[in-house]
Amino acid sequence: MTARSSTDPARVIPEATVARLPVYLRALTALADTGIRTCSSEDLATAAGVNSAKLRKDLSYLGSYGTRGVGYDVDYLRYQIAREIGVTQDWPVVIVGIGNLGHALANYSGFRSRGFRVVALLDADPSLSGEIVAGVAVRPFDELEAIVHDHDVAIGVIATPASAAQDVADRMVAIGITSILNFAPSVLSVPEGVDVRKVDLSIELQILAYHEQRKANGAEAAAPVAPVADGGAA
Amino acid sequence: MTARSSTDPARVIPEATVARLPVYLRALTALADTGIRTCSSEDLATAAGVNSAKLRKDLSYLGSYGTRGVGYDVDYLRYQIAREIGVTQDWPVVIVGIGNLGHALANYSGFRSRGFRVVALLDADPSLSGEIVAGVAVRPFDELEAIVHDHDVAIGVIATPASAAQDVADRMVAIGITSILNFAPSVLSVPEGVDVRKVDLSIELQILAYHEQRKANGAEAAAPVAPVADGGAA
DNA sequence: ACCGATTTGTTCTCACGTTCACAAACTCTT
DNA sequence: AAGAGTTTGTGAACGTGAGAACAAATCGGT
Repeated sequence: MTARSSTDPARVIPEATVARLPVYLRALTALADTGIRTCSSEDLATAAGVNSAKLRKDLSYLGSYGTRGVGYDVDYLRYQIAREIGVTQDWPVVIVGIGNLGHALANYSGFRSRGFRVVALLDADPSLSGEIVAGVAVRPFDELEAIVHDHDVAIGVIATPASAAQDVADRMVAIGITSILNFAPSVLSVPEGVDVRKVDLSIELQILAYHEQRKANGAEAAAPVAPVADGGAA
Repeated sequence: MTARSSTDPARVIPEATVARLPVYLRALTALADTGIRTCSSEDLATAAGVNSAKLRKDLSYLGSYGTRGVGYDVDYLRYQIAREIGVTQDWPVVIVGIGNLGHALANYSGFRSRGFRVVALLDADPSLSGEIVAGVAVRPFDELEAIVHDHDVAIGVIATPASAAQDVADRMVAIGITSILNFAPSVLSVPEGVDVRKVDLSIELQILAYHEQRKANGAEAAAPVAPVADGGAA
């Protein structure tokens, strides 16, 4: 018997699949909200914007939660995915850097509704201390250790300027935070065992610009006129 | 002679490479700012947080811009990457949805400094019209078409609630926008030829939560006490 | 002009992720 | 109870990406 139970920690879920589970979870919630109790892999795949074979394979890593000939029970599958991701429990989170982006993050309702609780907002600028953002008071960065210790925080969000990001990360790691979501446009170096995910607004736009430029160039090249001069002449 | 010149539109750059080019660009800019004129692939790879072999392979897709035995000229390589991505030109951008996140995006200096110019802020809520955010007036959503036409906008940013996102996207596509950066937590369906990139804050946190949970479970399983009760009993 | 040191560009191999295709398993009708 | 129709779960083929390793090219010293 080599079947892996869903509580077997040795069972490995591919990273690409993990990244899609939250999408499935959201799609299932949307289906449940419209009163749908059962759905096929095709239905769910459409709602999640993926191929149904990929969806089935992804779900198969979690276990066998569907019924052949029928499909998936929406609520049951939703619970299983939520449990797998870990959003059935509450995750305390600290946000460091309360500028424009920090404000937006603190106010973002999508966190709270998915099991993430913002327990503190921190900023190095003392003039911000005491300000209330989304019902939480901004506190000095120095209080990070006490807060992380008190609330058993494992996840930190960095929304500072790039220049401060590494220092903040170092401090977080030293205090015991093991997962960091980094919005600052800088490469963080952290020790083994600490997970970092990066969200970089301008990189996303640059990727779009690249493809946009290619579309334009392609159209240009396809047009019968104006062969593009090579840079060599300039 | 099958060599592909850098202006050959048929030359294909892998998507994974495209996504890293902006990181290299940023790292090069940082190096240039510290007065460094030349760097090896090892130096740049370290600054960008990647493996040097991967970096060299990525750069090789653009052309042969290094010198063996020496390395890369920082300014020259920076220009070549910027040109490849398309950030040597100016990209007009519209932002739709001026809530907390829209404000943060409008104020984000990283856009402007990388060739993206916010030409308009739009919101369906008429009570926001006329408000000035980051030096740009908020205008009614209806003016999208005129603005896109006037400024030749190809890239749109959606920062609305999920419920409005698909409608906004449809409208953008109808008007001629071909690249969309979507911050709303919803799956957009768009026709062939339109690029969509998604930034989803809560998905990133959920991915971290998954790994965090696994770390905790692993530690628990390793500990000699407390076998985890299966959900079946609950 | 040659030799050793250095570093790029590229080839080869392996791992990962996606998609197809189908057998297994379930429901419903007769 | 059996067969037709569905739909899942998975094995196999394919494509893409990562990393190691090395040949080609350049520089500096003698």
